[in-house]
Amino acid sequence: MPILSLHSFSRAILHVDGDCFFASCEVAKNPALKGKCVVTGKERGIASSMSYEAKARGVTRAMRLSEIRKLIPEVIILPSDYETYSLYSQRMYAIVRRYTEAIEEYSIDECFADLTGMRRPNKMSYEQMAMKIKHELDMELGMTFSVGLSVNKVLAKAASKWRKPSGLTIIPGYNIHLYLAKLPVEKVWGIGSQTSAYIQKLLGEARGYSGAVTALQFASEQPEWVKLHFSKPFQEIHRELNGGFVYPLVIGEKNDYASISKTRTFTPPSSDREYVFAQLSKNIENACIKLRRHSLFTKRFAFFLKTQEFRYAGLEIKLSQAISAPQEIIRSVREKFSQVHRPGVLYRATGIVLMDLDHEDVRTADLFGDSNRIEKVQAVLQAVDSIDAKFGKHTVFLGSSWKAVNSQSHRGDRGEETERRAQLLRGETKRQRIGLPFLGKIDR
DNA sequence: TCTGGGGTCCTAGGACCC
DNA sequence: TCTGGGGTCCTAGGACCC
Repeated sequence: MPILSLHSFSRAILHVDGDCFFASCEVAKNPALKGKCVVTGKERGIASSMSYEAKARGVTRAMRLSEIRKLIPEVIILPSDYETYSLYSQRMYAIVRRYTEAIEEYSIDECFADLTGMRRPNKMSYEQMAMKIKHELDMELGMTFSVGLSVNKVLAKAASKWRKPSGLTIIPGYNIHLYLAKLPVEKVWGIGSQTSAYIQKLLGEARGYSGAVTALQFASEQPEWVKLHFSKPFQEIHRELNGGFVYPLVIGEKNDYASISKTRTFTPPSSDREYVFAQLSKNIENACIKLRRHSLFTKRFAFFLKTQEFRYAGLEIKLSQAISAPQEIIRSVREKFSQVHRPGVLYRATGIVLMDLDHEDVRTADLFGDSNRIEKVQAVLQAVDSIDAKFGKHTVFLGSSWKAVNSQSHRGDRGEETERRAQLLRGETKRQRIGLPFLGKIDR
């Protein structure tokens, strides 16, 4: 099936992608870092983002920091600073919004914009808009962006990825096939390793293709054939590769969640029941902080333990009433914990997933005169949140998390004293921690 | 890449009901 | 109650993305 479109832009969809965004934000914030090997992710012990200088010297995503230090002794490793990144993110959205209100805030470093119909109001062509947006982003934010313009999201995404960093790629409808012919199918947004292996196998058998299958070869198959072999998401991708418009932009701020989860790996792995439970308890607390920040309540949640062999064991718990207090979750998890935890097994991580999230106003009224106590708990939690806001995250924590929180101060590859000195040099102060062991007493 | 953390959507299959 | 057919809801797990 030939890909042919008479129009250059049946729709004009723009995709904007910040180049190594976190590292670039750090450089924009502190220009003295310009031209240096900058890596973020210090608090995780692995690289989250790295400047192109660091990339050129062999740093890759998720590389261990100890390894990076060996590779580049003068490397600058910084902790992630999400407040700053989201500030730059907001400025990125604002610049694109000068040209259209139809913006999808896809992630902290990416957005889509629908420019369709904006040539007249903006008094310029789509190509000019893309150029001007890129220029303003680069100039005003002090970092570079890669920009793609095409007829839908899948192709706009392919376009922005085409040339990096600081690329501007425009794929009008009549040129789609030229790009897809040079694009390996696994590079298409939404086609991962499993599906590309499957496509490889199918097309190898049906068409006798050898070597890497291109996006064009997949796109050229008949829709009926695709329908026969693939699930809905891939039928949709197939249509977009052929220039169709399937995925509308999700306009506006992303605010609601279907689920909230917190997982943390701890080293070394442990079989100590109380310690593992404390890790889980800490995750539950953190998940609930996020829950409350968004004024949400949960009616269903699942906890799990991950063994040293990367096996998962977990349990789901359903509630009759939506809650947001960690103690209540911790209490019901404690009841079921021994059904999941096996003595002698080494665990490396714990996690909690909160589901069926509701907003406060949707919550059903409390009919059983429990409201007094619930209000008191709410008041305590509000106080906890404001203490955290003042003194830093997790200043206050539940007694059940003590073993986990306590172990944090022994972490790190440097001695405690050198770490403290380094913190003072960076102008940081050690957080004060206040345990509240009695917050967990709830009987219902 | 011996493997960090936070999300979303889709599908198949079972339970349950009429 | 042998049987049939259809609809809905829920759950587990897979796949993918940043």
